[in-house]
Amino acid sequence: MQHLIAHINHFIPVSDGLKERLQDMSEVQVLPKDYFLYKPNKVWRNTFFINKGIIRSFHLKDDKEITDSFWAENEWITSTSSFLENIPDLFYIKTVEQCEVLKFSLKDLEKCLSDFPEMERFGRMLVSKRVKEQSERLVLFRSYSARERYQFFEETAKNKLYRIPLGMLASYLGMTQETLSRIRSRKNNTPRN
Amino acid sequence: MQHLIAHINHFIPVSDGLKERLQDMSEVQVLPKDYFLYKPNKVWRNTFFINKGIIRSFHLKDDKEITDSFWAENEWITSTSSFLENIPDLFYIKTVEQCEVLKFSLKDLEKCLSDFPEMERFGRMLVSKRVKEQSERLVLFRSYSARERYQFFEETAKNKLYRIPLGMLASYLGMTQETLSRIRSRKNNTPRN
DNA sequence: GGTGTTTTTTGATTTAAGTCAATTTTCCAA
DNA sequence: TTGGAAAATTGACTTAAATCAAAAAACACC
Repeated sequence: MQHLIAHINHFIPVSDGLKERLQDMSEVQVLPKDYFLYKPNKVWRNTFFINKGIIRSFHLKDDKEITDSFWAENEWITSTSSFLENIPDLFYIKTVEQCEVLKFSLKDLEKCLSDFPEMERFGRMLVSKRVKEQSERLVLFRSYSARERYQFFEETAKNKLYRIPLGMLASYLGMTQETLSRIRSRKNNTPRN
Repeated sequence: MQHLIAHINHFIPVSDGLKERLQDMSEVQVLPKDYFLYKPNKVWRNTFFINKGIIRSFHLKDDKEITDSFWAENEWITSTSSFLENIPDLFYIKTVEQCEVLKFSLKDLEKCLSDFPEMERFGRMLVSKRVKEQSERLVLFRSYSARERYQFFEETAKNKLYRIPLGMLASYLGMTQETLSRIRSRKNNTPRN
């Protein structure tokens, strides 16, 4: 719980009343490895804060799973589009390892938003953070090589780097797992400089 | 003006009061070709609705302009991140051709949001639309070829297709202009099927 | 603790797209 | 209307990353 408070506090001040409400609203759950939190075209009823573990979302292309994002400790799983519009999404959300999460029902969360207007601000900031990450990622894919994309991930997601199976990371970075493997063991790298 | 009303009406019902307010708030401007609406690190004071013309945003990489997005008739220029967070952005916004726009100051717009709460909903829907487009684009870059990306643009942005100089479109689609040129004149295409 | 399965690594080859360079076409402005 | 610059096309060549295939390593579970 203190993780969540610290997380929100990073964006907005958290009053005691809000703290209490968050406590009342949330439910701690332990999820096994490879557990689905969401499947396509379902109504999105809950949202999660991760205390421990890694979770990813992915979509299918030619029957292969293409990872869209990863979340780890102290991150909030926002289903961007359905959060904003309440339209079902097309992807899956699944645990990568065993996880401990805080579960919130969207219904409770909405009530919380109206009772504690400062939370509106928090919500907007979360979405905004996500939009920024997406733009960044878009630039990365348009103008950078496979190696550069990996290096960016290496620098910005140290906590996830070695906990994610190769294939999942490769699809997230937009390359095959063979390429990612070679990048890691710099074999195909004319040593620079 | 009726274009704007129709546009908003597509998302939420527009009352007469709101209609009037939008009229009062906005200012029609004609902008010449190659006119800057925004430069990096400025404070974003205005936002625009396009009556006529095409506008694009871009960033620089190795001194080359990489297009991030295009907007045309009946589209609203949302600076996603600074709209949400009021932090300066890193890109440029510039007209591609001569344009006629409706200009709104953010200050007025905010006041409008508080006087007409239904506009909040409209704002969220705009952001949400943008988030969706971005995710779509991200999938496109990760899992599709240059030709497929072009074809997607061809299908979804007919109104822009032949009004945008080759180089700008190429950078938007994440390829060189030579490649785009070859795709258009299917020279390198082993005719399929 | 071995045995089978999944994941990762490595190698050889192909291919899509980039680069560099030369024309050709288009667009203006004098 | 014409000459000069910018934009687009085309060609030859290179390269990054994909594909296909096999071997090695890591992991899971009787």
